[in-house]
Amino acid sequence: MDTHPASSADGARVVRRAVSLLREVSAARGNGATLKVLADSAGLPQPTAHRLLKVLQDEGLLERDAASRAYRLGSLLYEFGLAAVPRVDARRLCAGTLERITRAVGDTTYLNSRSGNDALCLDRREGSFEIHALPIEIGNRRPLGVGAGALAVLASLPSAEADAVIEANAKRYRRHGLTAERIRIYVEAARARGFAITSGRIVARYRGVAIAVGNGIGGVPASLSVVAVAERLDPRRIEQVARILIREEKSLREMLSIAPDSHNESPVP
Amino acid sequence: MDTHPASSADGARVVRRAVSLLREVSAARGNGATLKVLADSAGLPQPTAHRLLKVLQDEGLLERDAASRAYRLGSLLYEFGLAAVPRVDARRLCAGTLERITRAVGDTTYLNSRSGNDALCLDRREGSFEIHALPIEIGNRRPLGVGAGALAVLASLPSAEADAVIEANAKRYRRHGLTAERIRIYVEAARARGFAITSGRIVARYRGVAIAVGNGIGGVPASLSVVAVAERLDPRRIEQVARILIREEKSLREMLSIAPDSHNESPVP
DNA sequence: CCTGGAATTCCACAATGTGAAATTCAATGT
DNA sequence: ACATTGAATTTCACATTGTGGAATTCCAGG
Repeated sequence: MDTHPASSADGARVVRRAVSLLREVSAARGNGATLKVLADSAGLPQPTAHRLLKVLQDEGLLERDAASRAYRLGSLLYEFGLAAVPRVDARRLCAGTLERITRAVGDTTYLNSRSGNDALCLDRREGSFEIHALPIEIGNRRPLGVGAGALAVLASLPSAEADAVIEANAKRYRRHGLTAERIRIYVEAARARGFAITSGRIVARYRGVAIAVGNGIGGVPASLSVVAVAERLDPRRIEQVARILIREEKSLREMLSIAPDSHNESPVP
Repeated sequence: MDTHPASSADGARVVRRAVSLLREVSAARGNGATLKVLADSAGLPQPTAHRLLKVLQDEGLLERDAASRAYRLGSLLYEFGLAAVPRVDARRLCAGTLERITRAVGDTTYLNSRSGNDALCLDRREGSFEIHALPIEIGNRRPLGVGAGALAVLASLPSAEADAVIEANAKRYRRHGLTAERIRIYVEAARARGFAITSGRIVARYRGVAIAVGNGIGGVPASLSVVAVAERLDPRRIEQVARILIREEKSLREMLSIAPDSHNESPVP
């Protein structure tokens, strides 16, 4: 009946489903995600999810906590990650920038990038001030738009694309007490302001300031952000932090436009 | 016909196949592997492999070099890798050891671990002497037994298990100009000697010395190895290097037995 | 222009994966 | 101790999904 299934949907449903489970597991914070949660966040019937998760576990892509029954990413994925050196290494390119921002503001700093409809935490520097209950770990994902860093990335996308992302993430926003509508408003605000801030209601008690990186790092949209307990980020301080971010983003952007991609094979004899 | 195919082979063939393709891609050196190669090293008919690879690429687990048509690990795997922090981080635990060995010998040093039937290069320190045509990169895999580091790991396994691995890898050894029989001899030699050395014929021009780490790191068999151009490793020098490795392995082993696993969640309020 | 090896597409067929329903298990409240 | 509830797991009859041999296209080298 419906002629247009989706995109290149040839013989591969299971694989797609399996990968989407991996994504869900990877999106789960802290101690992993339970079958139930994974099943319906991936939109799969429970038994199906169960079967697939079992295989993934058996293959080493996932591990399972004996006590909580929760799934987490497995060691094989870690190993693949070692081998999958990105053509342009955002982490390394931004290391200095992150360092400098952290020293300047004293709070925790993040490097985020876009991955599909998610924002991904690529790197982080802990500020001296931070209460050590850091909300976001390296490798964590959340829907684009949720949190300052993720919001800056979303706002940096071309309108049409941003809309598509928001559309696709609509359901997921609920879980964070948000709606697509609200996100659209935030995006507008961030665009108008030139940088993104969060109310401190998304991740309770915390507030963030973030700026998008030029037009991305190696073509991938990205952002730099600073997060602190809400009290530490009153309007005055937000301005200060924003100024620092703007400055650092500018010099990073210049650096990126000069830096040749981080070739591994240098043609030098 | 045969009633029970293999192990827990419930509804999952495709996923298993897909994963084994990922493994093959990850095993491929340098600039990736071509469809043909992947298809038959994974034991799949070409069209099937093609179809699966296409999906994996589409999902971001693989990338494809436009020119050479070769597949390589994709950015999503890198991202998963960031999130998949291992419960006990061998790389970090051995950083000091590796550093010290490299300073002491001046040649390139490797940390290897077992991953299934493969040896995996977990980390590496470049020695001052090294001609910069390093054969093995972080994340690379080769069959257990091929190369000094991989041989030490293999030799450290219980006999029965080592035999099983050798058996399973038999076909793959061919590609390195080796045979299961020869590997068995090497393993015996390594066990007798207490450390592993390679003839310099496996990776031409290079020779290696390696020692297994106690009974592994966090339960995973591992080894420390030193690789240099063959001329630099005459018998006398091999002895010197071995002595250093033995010493460092011992202190590493002691350190590991004290060090609590790197818990992330401390139960402190 | 041909030729051989690789990549890609086709498509008839059935094995593989599916998911509703039933069952077991574990935690929690009474 | 005994229900009660919600999650995890197993089962199984069914058809959708994935299969792979064969045919086709695409290139690179001669």
